[in-house]
Amino acid sequence: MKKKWTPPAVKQVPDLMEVYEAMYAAFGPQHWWPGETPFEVIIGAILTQNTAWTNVEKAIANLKKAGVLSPDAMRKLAEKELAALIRPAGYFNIKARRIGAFLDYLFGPHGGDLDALFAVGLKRLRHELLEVKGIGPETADSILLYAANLPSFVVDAYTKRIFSRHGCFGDDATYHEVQDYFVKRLPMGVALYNDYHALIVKTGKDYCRPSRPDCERCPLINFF
DNA sequence: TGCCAGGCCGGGT
DNA sequence: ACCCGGCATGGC
Repeated sequence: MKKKWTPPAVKQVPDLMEVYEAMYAAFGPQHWWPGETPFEVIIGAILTQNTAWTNVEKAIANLKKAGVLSPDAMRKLAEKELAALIRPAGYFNIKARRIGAFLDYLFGPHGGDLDALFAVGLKRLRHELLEVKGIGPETADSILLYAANLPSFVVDAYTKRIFSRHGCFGDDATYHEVQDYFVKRLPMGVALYNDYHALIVKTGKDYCRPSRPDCERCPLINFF
């Protein structure tokens, strides 16, 4: 029986804007997403599924070097060629298929035009993205927020881990339940959602890994 | 060295 | 409706 780490008791319900201020004070603005174009953001969102960003960077560099980091160029690639280029990101066969599925969607209803895609609007675009095989809720929300600049709050493993460890919701909370927790307690806004998620990831990477959490130095420790 | 990383899908109970 | 294995590379 492995010894389990138990979270500290909840002291109070946190004011999520104060939580934001604390993370911001500790780390400053994060300037996400680390990608130069909306298409690069979308590809990065698929490539980073359950994968370290450093590995995604290598794959993105390969795509840039090959001159295929655009919808038209990437669509001309065979799936095998694409898989070879994105190999460093891991799961390369499945991710090549997922990128292909997104491109089929982009060039189907929307003629390959990202601006036309984004003009569809938040609610309908989110629904359509979730229909694409390989795009789940986090990837969809990342595309909406960081590529389309639409106010869709992104939930990831760090978001669940940090806030469930502090008893804000159960560790079995669904994606939608966690998202709702934040949306209900924060003013809606692209800039705030953008930096909030990025700061959660930064906080999680530094202080809330699954093993060896470092709660003593975490800037959020006093809020719960 | 084993564990982990900015998930998601499909098949089995 | 859950539960779980599979997917895969690179860094610490």
